[in-house]
This record gives sequence, structure tokens and C-alpha cells, in this order.
Amino acid sequence: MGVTKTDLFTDQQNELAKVAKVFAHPARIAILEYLIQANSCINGDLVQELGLAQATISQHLRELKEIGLIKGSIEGVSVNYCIDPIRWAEVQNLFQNLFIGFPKISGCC
Amino acid sequence: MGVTKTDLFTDQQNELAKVAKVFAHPARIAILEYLIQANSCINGDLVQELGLAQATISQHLRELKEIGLIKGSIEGVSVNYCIDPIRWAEVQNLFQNLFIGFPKISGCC
DNA sequence: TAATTACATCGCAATATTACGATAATAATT
DNA sequence: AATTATTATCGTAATATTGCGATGTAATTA
Repeated sequence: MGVTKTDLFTDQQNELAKVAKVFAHPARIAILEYLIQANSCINGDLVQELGLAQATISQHLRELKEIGLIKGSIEGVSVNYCIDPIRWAEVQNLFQNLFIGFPKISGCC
Repeated sequence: MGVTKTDLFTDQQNELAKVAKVFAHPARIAILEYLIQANSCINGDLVQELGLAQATISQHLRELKEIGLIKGSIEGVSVNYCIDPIRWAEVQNLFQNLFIGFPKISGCC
């Protein structure tokens, strides 16, 4: 079928999966890492940096924006993107909460 | 096209994206959360718990196994699955390293 | 050995993702 | 107003993912 049965799962599970999906592409990881070190950048910078077409970068930026990880502000003729620190911490906690649920002490099998 | 241009990115970026893809489905999150609280379980438990078909659960288990997050050991006629603590910590670090790269102090835009 | 139990794999249909050329939209510049 | 620069959106082709019935496989039991 190809359609996820979201009604079978909790809101938290669906939310974490949706966020993880945004991290599930190396171009979006690369964009985030570039934003971390550059603090902010425009679409054209990323086209230069990553070697993907402008339309493709724009599409990845939209997905990052839709999940709230980045924000864009119009800066003259271009759009300045940067990480949203609030959302960033929120997403960090989402993953953290899953990981700390399994303490490494318990060697089961 | 539909095929990711992995050659444009670093091994680390591709690895993190590949791991994130495994987390990018609520059923796999649910399986991991179930394993955290139950310590170990068999395929049939998850079919009962999640309400997906046996073949579907088996497929999700394979993806979790392929990335190394879980291990399965034959237990009579069934297979006992549990989280691999070593790999779990490794994956936790992969995400952690990305998140701590952006300290929340820097309010940019 | 035949039947049973539990899981993996195959094959398929429905849907989603990825990449990009073409084109539209918006703001600055001439 | 026309041009330029930058980004967003549309449409499309190629590929990937999701879910499940059907079938295969391996170990246990009758």
C-alpha cells in the first residue's frame, strides 16, 4: 500500500517518526551542519556548497522549515535561513527521551 | 529520479541519514519502545501489540536488525529480539554529536 | 513421519520520496 | 518600466517505502 497506519500509534510515536524522517536524508543533515558552523546562509550558498540543483535545495529547505528546525527571513532579494534554537532543543529532547529510556546497564542478550 | 546522491556527502552524513531513516516510522519507534520496557520479545508479541500483519512486523524487525539496533536469538521455535546496548549507545552518540554542535546560546534570527 | 508453530521471504499494489528543468513570484537595480 | 538576482512552485520521471497475502523454512511435538 505505501501509506503508514498512523492511527495505530501514539501521537508521540508519530511525531518522533515525522521528525526523524527530516533527518533521514544526507542533504538535510549537510544543510543543518552548514548552518551550525555558518550560523546563517542563503539558498545560493547551499547550491554552491552541496552541488545539488537550486530547486532541490529549495525543496529540502522547505521540509526543514515545515518541521520547524529552521526559519527563513527575507533579506533584500534573498532569504536568510538559520536554525530555530527553541525547536532545536525540543527535537533534541524528543530523541534524548527515547535514548535514555534504555540504560546501557541492562545487558539482556 | 528518486535516488539519493550519496557521493555528494560525507560518510558521517550518509550514516546518520541511514540511521535516522530507521527511526522514521512509528511502527519501528513502537517496537523499540516496547523492547525498552519488556527487555525482549518475539514477533508474535508485536503483532498482538501493534495490530500490524506478521509479515509487516517481520519486515520492520529486519530493518532494525540491519542497522544493528536489535539482535535476534533463536529460542526454540521462535526468535527472541532485544536491543543491542553497544549499538544503541553508538547511535545515541551520532545524534548527540549533531545536536550539541548547535549550543542554544546562539540566538541568531 | 506428519502436523504444528513461529518466523522469513516473495511478489504485488498503493503511495511517498528524490531530483531537476521550466516557470512563476518577489524585490532590488538601472 | 525593464532588467537582474534570488527563491518558490509545478510537473514529471525514476526510485523507494509500506503493507499484506501467499508461500517457504526451520524447529518442536504428536
